[in-house]
This record gives sequence, C-alpha cells and structure tokens, in this order.
Amino acid sequence: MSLDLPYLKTLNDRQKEAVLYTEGPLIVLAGAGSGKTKMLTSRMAYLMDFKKIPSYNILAVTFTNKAAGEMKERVERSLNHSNAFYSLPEIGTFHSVCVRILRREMERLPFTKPFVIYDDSDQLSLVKSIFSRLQIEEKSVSPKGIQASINRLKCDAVEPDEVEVQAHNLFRKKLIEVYKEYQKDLIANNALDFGEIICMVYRLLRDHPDIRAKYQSRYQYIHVDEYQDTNRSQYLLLSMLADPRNGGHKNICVVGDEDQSIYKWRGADIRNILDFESDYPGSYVVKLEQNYRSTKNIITAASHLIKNNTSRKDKTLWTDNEAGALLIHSQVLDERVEAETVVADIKKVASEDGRAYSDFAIFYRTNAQSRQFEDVLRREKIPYQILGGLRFYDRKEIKDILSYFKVLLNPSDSVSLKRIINVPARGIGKTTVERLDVIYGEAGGSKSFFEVIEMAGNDPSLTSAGTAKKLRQFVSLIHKFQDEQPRRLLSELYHMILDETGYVRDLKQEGTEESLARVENLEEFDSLLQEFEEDQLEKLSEEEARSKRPDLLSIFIEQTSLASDIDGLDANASTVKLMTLHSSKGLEFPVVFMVGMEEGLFPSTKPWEESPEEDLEEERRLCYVGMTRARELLFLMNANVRRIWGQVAYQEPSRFLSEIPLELVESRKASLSHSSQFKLGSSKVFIQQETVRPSYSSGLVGKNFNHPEYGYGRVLASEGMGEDQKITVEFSGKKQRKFLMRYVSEFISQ
DNA sequence: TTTAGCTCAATTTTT
DNA sequence: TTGAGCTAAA
Repeated sequence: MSLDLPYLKTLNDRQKEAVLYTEGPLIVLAGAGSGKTKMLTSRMAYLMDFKKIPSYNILAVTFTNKAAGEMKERVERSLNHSNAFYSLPEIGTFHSVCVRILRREMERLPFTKPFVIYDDSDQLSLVKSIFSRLQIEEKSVSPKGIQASINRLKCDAVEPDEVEVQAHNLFRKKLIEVYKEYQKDLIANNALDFGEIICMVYRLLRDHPDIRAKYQSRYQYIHVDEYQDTNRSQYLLLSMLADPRNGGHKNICVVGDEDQSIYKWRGADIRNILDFESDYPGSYVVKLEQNYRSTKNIITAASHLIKNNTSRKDKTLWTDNEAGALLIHSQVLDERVEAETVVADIKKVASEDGRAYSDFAIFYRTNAQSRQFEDVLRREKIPYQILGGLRFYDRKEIKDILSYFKVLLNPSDSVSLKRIINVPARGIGKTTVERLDVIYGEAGGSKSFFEVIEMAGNDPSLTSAGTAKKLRQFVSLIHKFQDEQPRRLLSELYHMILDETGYVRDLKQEGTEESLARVENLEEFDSLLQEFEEDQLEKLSEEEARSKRPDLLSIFIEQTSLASDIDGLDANASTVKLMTLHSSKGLEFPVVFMVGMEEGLFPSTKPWEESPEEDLEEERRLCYVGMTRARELLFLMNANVRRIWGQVAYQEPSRFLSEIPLELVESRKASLSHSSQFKLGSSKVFIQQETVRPSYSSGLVGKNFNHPEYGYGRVLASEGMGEDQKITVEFSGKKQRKFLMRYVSEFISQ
C-alpha cells in the first residue's frame, strides 16, 4: 500500500498493517517499546483524516489519565499535518469514559443527585459502618477482607445474589450480607466506587437495549490499550459495545502484551487477551515485535528472562539498536550499602556521561524500600521525586477538606459527613455518631444521614441538650457553606471553610513538624484549586462562567477522585525518579536501577498463596516490565542482608538474576572479606568492588524442611555459598534456627 | 470527649 | 521498623 499520508510515513510495515486494518476485530500483540502508542494514534488520525470517520464515532480507552493525555496530544499532533480542522476522538480511562456515560444517563439511574466517587478508604469506612449496623464482630471477619472481596467480585461483575453460598462458609455468608447492604448504601449515599462505575455502565447497556444501541452507534471504532490488564467487568462492558452477538459493530482494536500483565491480583484476567481470537471470530492478529527503545543487550536479557514463563503467546522481541553496554549487577552487603551504591553510580554516570538526573530511575518491589534511597539522595543533595506511596489527594488534611466539598454537593454522603462531623473537634464524638447511626439505621433509608443529624438537633428526646446544640451548629455551618457555594469562587469557598472551621488555626497551634507540613499541603491545595479554576474559566465564556460556576465544584471533585499520582509525574523535571515496579509500566528511562533483587522480596513469595506457579510468573512479568523500561543502562542489585520489619534477614539473590545470560552481565560483587571497609554513611562503597562472575545457588527460600529433631519448618533465608552456605529455617511458633547447608541438605523437600 | 500508650499486622494498587 | 487502630485513663 503506498498511501502518502504524513502519519503513516514513519511506521514500520507491521504498524502500518494495524493502522490500515480498520474494519473488524483486530488484536495487536505489542511488545515493550514497539511503538504501540504511535500505532494507535496514527490509526485514529487515519480513521479521521483518510476514512472520514467523525471523531465522535471513535473511542480509545486507556488505564491511566497520563496515557490518555499523551494519546490525545499525539493524535492532535498527527492531525496537525493536515489542513482540515478536527475535534479529538473520545480518549479516556475506562473510569472517566464510564463516569461521563453515567452522568449523561442520569435519569435512568437510581441517583437523586450527582454522585460522588468513593476511594479505598471511603469504601472501608462504609464497610465498617455496615459492620456495626449489622452487628458483625470485626474479629470474626475483617472489614478489610470483606472490602477486598467485594472489590474482587465487582472486577468479575458478580452481584450479591450471584455469589455462591456454601452453608458452612461463615466468611462467604457475611460477605453476601455486607455486600448487599453495601450496594444499598452506595445508592443511598449517592455514591459509587471504582468497580461500580464499570459494572453500572455494563448493566445499563445490558438491560437497556435503547441505550446500548445508542452507544453502539456512537462508538463505532473502539481502541483498547493495555488489554492484558482488563478485568472481567471491563471485558463485558466492551462486549456490550462491540460484540456482534450483542448487536455490536465489531470494530474493536485491542492492544496488549501478555508479558506485561502484572495486575492479576487486582482482577485483571489474562484470558481476555489470550482468548480474544475465539471471542471475536475472524479477528486479525498483528504482532509488533521490533523494539525501538532499548539496546540489544537489554532486549536479549529481558527475552531470556520471560522465556521461563509458560503461559504466553509466541512472540519474540528484537531490535535494530546497537548492543550497548552490559547490564551491571552489584551484590552488596545490605540495604544501606545498596542505596549508597546506587547513588554513587548515579553521580558517576551523571558526570562521566553528562546525563541529567531526569535520566535516572530507581525501581523497587515495595514502597517501603524507598526510604534508604531517599535518605542518601537527600544527603547527597540530588533532587528526586517519589511516585506512589501516599497520593496527594489521600493525605488526611486534603481528604478532610474534600469531604467538606463533597458534603456541600451531596449531603447524602454519609461517609464524608462522618469524616468531618467532628473535624476539627467540635464536641460531636464517637458516642453521638453511633447514636446517629442507630437512628439512621432505624429510619431504614427513609432519611439521609444529614437529615438524621438535623432531626436529632431538633428533637430533645434523642440527645442531650448540649449535643443537640452542637449538632444544630454543625448543620447551620453546612447550610451556610451551601448557600455561599453557588456565588463563590472555589478558592473563596475553600478559605471560608478553613476560616469558619478553624482548621488551619488548630494545626498551627499544634505546631508540630507534622501539623506544619499539613498546613503546607493545604497551601499547595489552594494553588491547585486556583489553577484548576483559572483553567476551567478560560474555557468558558463569561456568561457561561456565571451560570456554570456551581458545576466547577463537581468537576473538581470528580477529577481529584479519578486522579492518580503517576499523572503528576513530570518526566522533564531534573530529578531522579523513584517508584515501584508496578508504577513503572508505560514509562521509560535511559538509566534504570532495579534494586532488592532477592528471593522472597522479588520474586515476592507468599507460600500460603494458592497458586505459587502463577504468582511466580506474574513476578517474572514484573521483572520483564522493569527491565524493558531501560533504554541504555540497566543496573541490577541485591543485598546479602536486609532488615525487614526490623528483623535482620539473610537474603538469597533473586532467581531472576540467574535467568539472565551471564555474558550479558558485568558483575560487581562487593568483596565481603573487606567488609570492614564498608563505611556506612560514606559513598566510597563503589570503589570497593571487584569484577567477578556471579554464582547463584538455586532457590531454597520457601522450601519445606523436615528436621528429625525440630520437626517441620520453612526455609526463610540463605546466606553464603558452597561449604559455608547457611540457611535460616522457621519452625512453628515463629522459632528460627540457622543450619549449615552441608549438614541439613537432606532435610529439604524438593 | 480526648489523648497517650499499647498491640498487631505488614506486597504490588492504572481508577 | 512503621503505622493504624484500639483501650484505658484524664
């Protein structure tokens, strides 16, 4: 095909094939760094510019706002080459697209007001209040466990009455009981959780043929990014739009890589990608196997690693890029030295190669590992940015103020109400809230929680006179804010809430380092709010601005509810980036450090998990994702000793290290015989390293152990090599004991 | 109602 | 080790 279109010129043959195949189901198996975003954006440009498909009929769903933003930008850029004017297709996350549908179809939904979105902690509060209402002991089943199970069921689009009941299973029974109540409460609170956003749209389309037809004809060309990470409910939702059996047009293009599926534990169903061809008969398959990102050495290493997985499609990543440097593996004494070594390496590479700090990223398996790196980076005055951990909008003070906002919009939101009813302290304590909860439960949904508060404030038989007065004061405070809201700027409203409640004053009075940090966060929130408002008002004409102002608050609340902090990542900021391997997906950096490559930590092992094989494969995919983020240099590290929860553990190198061909790795093993030269707190460690060939003992950690004297146990850690190899074994009652391998090897079960 | 001190648990977390 | 959440005392 020789179409001379600007956005096709830079594509390779496979990419072009995927772009031009616009009618019918298409699955693109896109390896890491193979230009799938480029393919997708070119495809949309081609649909609009050449096929003359209105942007209105094109949909693209991604998993992060960041990916959506990037995609919009690149579609726009592709279209700029042509002279015609185009509006952009609908590009968004599953959640934002679904929220828009729900807002549009409001009259078909059980909500009385615009809904709010509950995050994890809101959800947990709701579950806990249901526990107390149903008088379920938190000791018998944990609210967190129930919450997780509810979410899992929602991922699988299972409704309460579809949950299988086994008479003897107490947890399952309680789960159904709470789940039912939880669903009722969501509606009563005008609230939705993340899972429900998807499920509700799915049910809406499933149960209303007219709405389904409407969206089928609207979204005629559907694109799904990261298809390997879709869950059951997302799959069903897509089938409502695209599957011919439901009347769909089957123009669905899914892009994914089963080797990068790392969210199984969160409900992602790898079968969605593995079974696409049978789900959509006659689908066309395109493989993008050429990697444009990394050096040959990195690609070869990653390919060797991932070959150890069994459940994958046949796909071989290759690259035309040069061989590049060898991967560098360092084995270090402990997590402190690990951080010292990484930072020393960063400084060295930065100055020798003239690289900016923004070229570097450090990936770890768990957020808890970030501290060591922070400490050393701060001391060395190297600017850094941490992703993950606590989201800005999850901070206590920000959640508090957002709860005020939410209550103004939606007084039915009992979770937010309970959060702020005594924040700052105004003498409405636990006892009072519990009493209100009882009244609320007795009203059986006929009154919102806010109405219950109002009622209790005016009925002397319900509470003491003092409490009633405090309740009335609270109610009139909220009413006052509600009255002011329509004619105030968001930032004015915000300051009003802070002033009237004395929130900041109290924090300042407290005067601790922590409380002052909270004040700073609130100031940052203020500027965020102003920025948002300016942005929004710019988009509206003056007249609209006046009439639409009340909506700004709901738009803001919605955006913050659906924001993640990877969205805020400024790749250009001259900082070293720290993040978990999970959050690294979709990003790339010239220099990558993967740290803590130790058995038990990475791969993380949980011996009681039901399918250790599958879990291990997911860990391996995670490793693959991490490695393929690196463009030029890839450092791998493991420590011999690590303090985990205050306990010293002897760590064995990760099996993943031994799955990388030796000839691709330069190994710098810290010479343990000179361990006295390791000066903690200095950065001289790097010099103390000699180049040796790595030698790994095979994975013993996690193996079962049966000692004639001590009985059954499990291998916790292993240290040393050959004659000196020692293992730590945990017996029942958390008792630990060390053995020399050469004496006990026969007691390890294979 | 508040708060100080204690116990207990503890991956990953696109939205 | 850290932190969240709960109990006991002010």
